[in-house]
Amino acid sequence: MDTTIEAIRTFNRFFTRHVGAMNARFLDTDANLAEARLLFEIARQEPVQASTLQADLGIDRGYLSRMTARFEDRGWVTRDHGEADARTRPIRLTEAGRTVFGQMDERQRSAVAHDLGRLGPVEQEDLVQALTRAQLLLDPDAPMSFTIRPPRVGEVSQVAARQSILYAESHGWGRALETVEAETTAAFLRQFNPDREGCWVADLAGVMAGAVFLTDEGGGVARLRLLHVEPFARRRGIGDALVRTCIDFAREKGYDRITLWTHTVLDAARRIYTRNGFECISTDVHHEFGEPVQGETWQLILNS
Amino acid sequence: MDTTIEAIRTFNRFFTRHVGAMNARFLDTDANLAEARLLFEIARQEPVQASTLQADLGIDRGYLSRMTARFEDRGWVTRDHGEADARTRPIRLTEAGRTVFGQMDERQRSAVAHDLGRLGPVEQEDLVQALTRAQLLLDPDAPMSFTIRPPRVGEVSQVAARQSILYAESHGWGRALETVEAETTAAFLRQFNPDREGCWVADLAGVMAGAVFLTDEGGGVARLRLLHVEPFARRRGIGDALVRTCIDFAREKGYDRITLWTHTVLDAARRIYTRNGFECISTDVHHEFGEPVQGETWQLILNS
DNA sequence: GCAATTATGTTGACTGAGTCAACTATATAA
DNA sequence: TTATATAGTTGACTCAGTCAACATAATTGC
Repeated sequence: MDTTIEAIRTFNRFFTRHVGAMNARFLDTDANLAEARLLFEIARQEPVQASTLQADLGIDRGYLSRMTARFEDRGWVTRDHGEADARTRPIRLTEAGRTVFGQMDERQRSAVAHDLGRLGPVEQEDLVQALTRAQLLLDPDAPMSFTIRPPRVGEVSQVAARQSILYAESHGWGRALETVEAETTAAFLRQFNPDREGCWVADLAGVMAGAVFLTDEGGGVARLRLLHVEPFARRRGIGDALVRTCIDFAREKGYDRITLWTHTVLDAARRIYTRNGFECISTDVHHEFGEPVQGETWQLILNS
Repeated sequence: MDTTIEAIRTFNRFFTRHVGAMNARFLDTDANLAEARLLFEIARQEPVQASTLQADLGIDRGYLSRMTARFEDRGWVTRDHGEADARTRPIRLTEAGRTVFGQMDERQRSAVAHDLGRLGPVEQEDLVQALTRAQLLLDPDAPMSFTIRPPRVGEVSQVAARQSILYAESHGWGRALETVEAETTAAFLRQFNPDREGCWVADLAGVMAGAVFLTDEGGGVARLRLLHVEPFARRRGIGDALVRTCIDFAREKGYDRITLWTHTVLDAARRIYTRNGFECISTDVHHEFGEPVQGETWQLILNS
């Protein structure tokens, strides 16, 4: 805990300086930081009223009013009077304002690009991943949308790694589970039949937020395996989307049914299966992972 | 590239607000943000001269002088006169200053702790990983030290994932390499003999910065495998430290020699092997990864 | 060895960022 | 219809932060 706090404080200090240096580079005499942020926010939300900006940027009402007035003087924005509510003064960019914003935006982009120039492609990707994950962890409700896509190179093994970590923590399964995960994903990679099988990754703003595998068990049976959703991506319907992708694929390929095996303790997963039409057909006890654990077999009949 | 820049700008905006909110929470009437940062920096570096602080914090000389004078008035610091250089005025904390700093530090810690409270253990760990990686990527010379340790749960598979990504990018080896990596690590986990084999991870401020495996080939021969160093951790001697760990282990266990197989294109790795006494004893061409690649077998005789 | 230059820190004078409270005007609730 | 809340504006103020001039000490070049 202490080292965790220390690491975060170190980063906070570092990043404060880093952002400060970058801002100094892109700002010029046209506008200061507060004005740049304001102009950016107006451009993003226009038409927008002052109270919204005030809340979003966390600045004083009076200060905001004056800045906006200054923008109006410079011919960057207009303030008319609200129709529904005559107290409000919806702010809009003028053409001149749009131009100024465009220039600022471009300078800021190139300041960031300059920073990135030093990094190779993998490192750039790593950086985006790291920052996006951090943001999702710090602000779970960040408005980011996800897509379902095939795995990129390395992501199948990453699933093994992440599942091991997540379940080692929550349920105390250690090396034994890690070994099984590694073998399962390795076998999938080796034996993968693209016509009948699939792996799908939920991509949340570029980072792997969850994944699922569907393998061919023969006899018209598909098996859904290794479903997981990252903690930082919960409550976004990613589990459901992954399971639905499997079901659609299995249906399209003409499977008769999908089976899956899960642990009884994994409540969230079980709810997803129930929501998507699966039914628990048997329970059994495994001893692979040290302590005995109760497992369940579920299935979904695909009467297409 | 464009989405990369956009992702980073989004994070910058987010984090600026986040830090702002947190600072507002821990600051009180005793001191403002600049003063808190200054006091922190003095506490960290004392005795320290003004010019150092000025460079580190990036603030104006005059402003700094005045703040320091204010600190002296409040009895937080003393300024004597430098011995070697009489122009300088080394700044030191007084007991009172140390107390004030301690309180501020504690409030800041608890502000961070409050933020972390929402997160589970895995998420906290993920957050530290993400932030530390980001920092290392943005500031490759960040003064952080590494240690060599056994892998944590999930890290063996993570090695497979990272190697696949790194080499897919740099040398165009895709799924084929990924499959081999996954199988190799899975087999290691299954057959691991702790008395004769090992996996070591380089831990740079808590994140995996590289790894290496040593397996028993029988007949007094150990094989060094899967050496890699993360791009964000280069130029810190991590590769050498990992290889040396292998050699020490092999020597201790009474192996006669260590062999390894590597690609001819992997220059950095080859230099590490050379530096640590390995010699290339044969070359051969493999066809596993699509295009033919030239490989080399190296060995180190352990005459203990 | 001395003048010119450079570095460290202080001080005066100033700007403008940001705050606070009072105020107008409109909308909503009782 | 009156009381209360909300949107935005304005006056008055503070103090964070900047800039240039200055005193003093060290370093460099001849």
